[in-house]
Amino acid sequence: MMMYIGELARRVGATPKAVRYYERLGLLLARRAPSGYREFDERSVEIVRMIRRARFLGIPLNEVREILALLEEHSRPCEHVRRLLRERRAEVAQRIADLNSFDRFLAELESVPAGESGGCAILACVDPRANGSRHAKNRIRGTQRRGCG
Amino acid sequence: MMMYIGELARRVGATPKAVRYYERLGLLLARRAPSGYREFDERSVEIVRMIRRARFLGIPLNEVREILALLEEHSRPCEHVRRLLRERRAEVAQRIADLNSFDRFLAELESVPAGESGGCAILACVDPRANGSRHAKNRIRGTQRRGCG
DNA sequence: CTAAAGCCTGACCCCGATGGCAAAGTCAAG
DNA sequence: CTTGACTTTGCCATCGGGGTCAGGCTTTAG
Repeated sequence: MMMYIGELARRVGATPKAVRYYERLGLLLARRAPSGYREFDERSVEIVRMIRRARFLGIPLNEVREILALLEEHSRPCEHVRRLLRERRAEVAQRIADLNSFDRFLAELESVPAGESGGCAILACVDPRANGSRHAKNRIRGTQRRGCG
Repeated sequence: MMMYIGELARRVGATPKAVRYYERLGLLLARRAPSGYREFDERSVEIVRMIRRARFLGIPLNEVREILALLEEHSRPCEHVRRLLRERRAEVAQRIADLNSFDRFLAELESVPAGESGGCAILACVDPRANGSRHAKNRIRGTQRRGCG
């Protein structure tokens, strides 16, 4: 029934460090054994599993916290999650468009014939005053390291 | 012709601090006026503009540096650059494919009907360990959210 | 000349979501 | 008891800067 942090982490596919991080952010509560070890039950497993699922979908932890708060109120967070998913899809679509734009830019550079005199003909073309320097700031949060399929 | 850091930053839509950061990372060289002020020319503008474009698209600065380093070499970079560009394009294409796949995944989740009892039916459908965690590790760069396919 | 604005270096803290490492305490098995 | 695996806390690092401060220098406009 009770388990320590290592087993919890193993069961949900996380690391003990991540679990401690979730606890520190207040997403999770852990009792303590007399030794000081954190003790978790099945409910903790479910919570952390849900955190991982949300994270897998790209939902940041502060939004996960909102979802968990809704759960605590016995409300059903589905509509909330659904809205988050819609927003996420819009971001993904925007990002795809941006990448296509960048790909066209790279393709143009590729089609530049090699120069013969000193210097690089491609470099000379890196100027296009076209677009590109509008910064969309931090709107897009995609993957960070682990690609998923 | 020559400009100080503020004008450069303004022209490319960056901040002086970011430009100093690029210089510190070796992406950019700046001459110094007798006063100590950094002096930039049109080529610097082009370089920083390209950095911003790449950053906007989620390419990390150390990879931008690889590209720029080759561009800066006046030796005979064209073939090198061309190969690098092909690799970039392949990665961009892969990233686009990943995002499209992720988008389809999100679309499927959107069609999940709302559950009635406690919990979220949508999140219940997600298994982060199923196919997502085969770690592509360093492949995906870009923004901070985690995408999946 | 003065004042404002811009620039210099360097430093420190902040964000997300961990990873890595270290010293020290605990648990379970042989 | 010993060993080794596990856990604790805590600090430093990542990436791409943003924000702010300090103290001092330069440039430019009035």
